[in-house]
Amino acid sequence: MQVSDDALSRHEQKERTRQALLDAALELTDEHGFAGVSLRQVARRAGVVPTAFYRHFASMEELGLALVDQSFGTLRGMMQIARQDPETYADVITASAAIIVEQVRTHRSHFAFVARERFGGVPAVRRRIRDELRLYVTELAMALRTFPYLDTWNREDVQTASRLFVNIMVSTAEQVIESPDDPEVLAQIETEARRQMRLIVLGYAGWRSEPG
Amino acid sequence: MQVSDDALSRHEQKERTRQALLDAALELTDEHGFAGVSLRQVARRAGVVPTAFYRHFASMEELGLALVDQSFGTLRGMMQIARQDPETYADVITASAAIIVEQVRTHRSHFAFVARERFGGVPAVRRRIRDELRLYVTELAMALRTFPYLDTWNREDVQTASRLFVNIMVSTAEQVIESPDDPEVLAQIETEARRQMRLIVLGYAGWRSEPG
DNA sequence: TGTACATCAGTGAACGCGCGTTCACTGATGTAC
DNA sequence: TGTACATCAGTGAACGCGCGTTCACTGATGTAC
Repeated sequence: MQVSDDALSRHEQKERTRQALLDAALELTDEHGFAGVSLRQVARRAGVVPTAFYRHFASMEELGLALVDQSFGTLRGMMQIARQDPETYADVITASAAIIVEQVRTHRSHFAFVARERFGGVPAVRRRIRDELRLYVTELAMALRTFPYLDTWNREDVQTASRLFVNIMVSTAEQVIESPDDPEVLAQIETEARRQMRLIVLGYAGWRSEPG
Repeated sequence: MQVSDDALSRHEQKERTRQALLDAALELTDEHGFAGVSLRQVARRAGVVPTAFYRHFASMEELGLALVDQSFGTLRGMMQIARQDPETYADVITASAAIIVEQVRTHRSHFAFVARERFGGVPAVRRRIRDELRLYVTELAMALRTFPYLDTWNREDVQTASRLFVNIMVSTAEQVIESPDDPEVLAQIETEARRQMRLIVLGYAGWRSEPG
């Protein structure tokens, strides 16, 4: 450690470097995919010598798993925001679509990381993402069951609906990630997301009125 | 060239080696992601010296684009099979779900390549896949418009439906790819795909009966 | 508060390795006569 | 059909480079007294 701006404790400074490594890896993953990022590249961008990396992670794989955890923190934050927004209970579709597009826009790198590395080249990272996504679907299903209309559905139907919503969420995220940060394009993606969700809700209405 | 089993022309032998390189790259991509595969690994698995690679492709990127083209050949083959199967016109959902699961099972590596590299680390490959997928959605939309009931819908609605079907196709493919080749698991994935498609069709029915 | 020692985040040199790419080559296949 | 030459798919040595990992180190921060 050569410089400390102020009175940062050793612990604080270490945490700061750790986060710099994570941020550097996230940026580089955006450019080359996680499998294409080297330990030395990460260290270089974080402004640290390669060997310093080992003070924080045993390997790039371990850093990758930490990135998965951070990313799902953001995804859970999104669900939290939706649950706390009164709009959600008034018009769940419109509110959800807006929140998804806005959250993906502001946390683009985390969503991009999950979307990409879900099928990426590092097996351990891929596996962790799949496990977390499965958990996320179940958490969303539990949240959906608290809604006035949905609480009458059986467990399996809510789980299927939840899976479809997460699919739409992922594919919406993918579209936002691919697109330029242009209000008009984002508005169009949001409209499409609303359209898809409305279709599913209407589909369920039909499903429930006809047996099976 | 040191050995030729029989009377293969120089041209035939060259084509054979080219295909061996493509097959080797496809296998290795399954293991490490395309960005994580080296030219030397591909040559080694194809049973050829690294420098021979350049007789067939200028770079790994060029080979990657060739793999995209081969994979979309398989995807178009699937659409062709669906259109020629009378079952499709009797019960489009059941037939489609069965064809998708069967095709993904038998051409797993091509579907896996598209699913993975759609967000992979090689920009040129990623871009080509996205362009091809967009084209594929439009081709499917045109096919859908030939169906008795769907031919009354407007262009935009058919395009949205097509996008949703391709989403289901991709996510079904992803599930098959992730799963062991077990009849029971495949049957369950097929059921889920049918369920999702039925939901969309029912959703559209509701959509059309209510205005907007 | 001041001193003496322990801790430990970050350094820098060194290593062996697989990489992409170059180059001159070999020898079987193809072609012209 | 037979011969002489051209083509060109595949070879093998060599290169410089960035990689992950090891090791002994430095010197600021933290702690015990």
